[in-house]
Amino acid sequence: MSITIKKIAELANVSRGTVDRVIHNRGGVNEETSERVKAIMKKYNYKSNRIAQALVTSKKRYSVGVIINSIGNEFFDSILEGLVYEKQKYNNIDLIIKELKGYDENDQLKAIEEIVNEDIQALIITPINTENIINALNKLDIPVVTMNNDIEVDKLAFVGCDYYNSGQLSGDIANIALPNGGNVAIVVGSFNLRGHVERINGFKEVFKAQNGKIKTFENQDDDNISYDLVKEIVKNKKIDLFYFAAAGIAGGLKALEELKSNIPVITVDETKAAREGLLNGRTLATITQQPYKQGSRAIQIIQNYLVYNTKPENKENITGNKIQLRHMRFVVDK
Amino acid sequence: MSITIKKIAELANVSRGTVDRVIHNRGGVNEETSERVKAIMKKYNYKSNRIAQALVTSKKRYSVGVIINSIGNEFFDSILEGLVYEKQKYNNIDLIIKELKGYDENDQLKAIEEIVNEDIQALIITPINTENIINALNKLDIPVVTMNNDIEVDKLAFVGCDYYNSGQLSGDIANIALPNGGNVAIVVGSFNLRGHVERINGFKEVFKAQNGKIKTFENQDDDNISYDLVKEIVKNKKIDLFYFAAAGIAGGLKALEELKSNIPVITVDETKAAREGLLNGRTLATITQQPYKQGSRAIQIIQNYLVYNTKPENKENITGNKIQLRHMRFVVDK
DNA sequence: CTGAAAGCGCTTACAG
DNA sequence: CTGAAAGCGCTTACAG
Repeated sequence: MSITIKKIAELANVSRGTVDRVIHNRGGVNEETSERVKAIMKKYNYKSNRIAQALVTSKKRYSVGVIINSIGNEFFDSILEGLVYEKQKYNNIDLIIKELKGYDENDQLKAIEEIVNEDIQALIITPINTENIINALNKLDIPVVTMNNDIEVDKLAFVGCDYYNSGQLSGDIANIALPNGGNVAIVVGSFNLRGHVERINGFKEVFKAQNGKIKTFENQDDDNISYDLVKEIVKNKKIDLFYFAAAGIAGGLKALEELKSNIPVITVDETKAAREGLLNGRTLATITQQPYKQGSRAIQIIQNYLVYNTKPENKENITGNKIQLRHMRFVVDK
Repeated sequence: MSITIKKIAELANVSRGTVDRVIHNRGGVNEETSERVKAIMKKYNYKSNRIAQALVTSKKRYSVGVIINSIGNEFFDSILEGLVYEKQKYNNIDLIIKELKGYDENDQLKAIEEIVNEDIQALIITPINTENIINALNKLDIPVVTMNNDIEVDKLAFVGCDYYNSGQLSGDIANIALPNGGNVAIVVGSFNLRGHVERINGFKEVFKAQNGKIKTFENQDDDNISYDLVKEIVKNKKIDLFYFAAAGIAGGLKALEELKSNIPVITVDETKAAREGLLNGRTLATITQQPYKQGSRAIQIIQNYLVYNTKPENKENITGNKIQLRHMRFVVDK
């Protein structure tokens, strides 16, 4: 039970309104008065009562913009679910969601411009890492949360996974499957995407290939390319394990299926293709990043900021990597 | 925004006090009046405002008893942490904790008797599965939450893990490590403990031994017995993998260490021994059950019941099994 | 069996 | 720059 505003007001010989003004830096308070109030708050270690605060502020409404590159990318479904579920818990947040397809800089710039005109009080975005995007975001005067992908920008917080560790964990699984080493083919979307490269590096740090080799390939996150690529690889090289470290898993698995290959596979995330691979026994494990939690955490952070004016403890909010095996119950981590 | 008590009172032509009496079945309300109020509540789908409720009730204090067989069993540390952390979040709950050593029925009966005299409003217990305990618990007139171990008793809820699934997941790992099958030794504490047997059964369902065999042993959850047992097993049998499905992991690993054996191991939980095994590379994986969450969830359930008179959605509250690998960041799931 | 009033700890206009 | 009052949606005595 911390001291209350009422008590502080008495001690400082001012009204509760004035204390409130000081606490929230609403301005228009005489410097001396302000100092006096602050001193008392400090002395008695004032902590606002969130419940009382919530009771009166819960009728305020906030608009939060969301820009997310989710069209045609099943992975983002869970993130969106997390966003929507969490916002309805507070019932004072309206979401204005702009879904984009692919990673076109101009599309995203346009989306930012448009969404800002909708009178939003905060922005959640899966940003593309370019100068123009960084500049556009830095110009905003509302809090920004980067989600799933981080860039160097002024922000309230980042919510996403540790890609390097995801790669390490795949390396652990590979070590279990191939205790004597072997040849591994890693397939990612693009060597230009930070997350993809980090997964490769994490894997390489951990997996002991011994006399084998680790080879890396790009499939542009595209199932058709992935399909052709895998057929090509299997035809030309002796591969002991595939690590699909990004999208295009359905295509890759289909190729192996058709080749009647029994090369084991490690995948990422929990898309339909990744689940099927696990359940039919071809995939050893899939490393997931709790996307639902990324969405819900982003909303939490913004809610805390808008309603209680509180920043998250850490700017970096990392969702844990989780190993899914064949008999894992698929339960969403809320 | 649901209808408020004030509004209901107006519509029913009664005072807010009377509405409150009806809502909480406090009694002393004329039958007709009560029906009238209930009808209106139903018609307008009244949902109490938790925030307002919390503001006024947050000064009430509750005592919650905890009986837990934690002495000398490191596994329970996390459960206790979860209990303590969660209760301090609400700051209206006092915990009265009785820690016991081992699974002696009379000790637990005595603890129940004693703790009830402390004027507690709810009880959390890791119960032993005997008739006398069941009777003693059924006689209580306060809500009971069984934690970590479930028994057939009147209760508000059970919080714990799915042991069978834990065994299945170990089977998945074993299948990755031994794709051609092999001989597996499973060591548990006792064939009389439900959880231990379920883990064995889950493993057996999933692991394809092929020409190998699965053999099971008891170590009484004791490190010394475990140590001798493992030495004995390795001396007499060709074993391709050990699955330590309960306590006594430190003893078992020490034996393998001394034998300079390189037989791989799967363990359970996140004790010091389990972590060390993972980090030094002998253990392939340890299957954990989120004990911290078991503790915190138990408190949540009781808090919701005592403060808001709300029962949990499900009586069975299962914490997910989680695979920890060598490079897993050890992060507590709160 | 029932009502009127006070209060939980805040914030929000309004008035000066 | 500051204060007095009302109100958020509940619960809690108290009085009858």
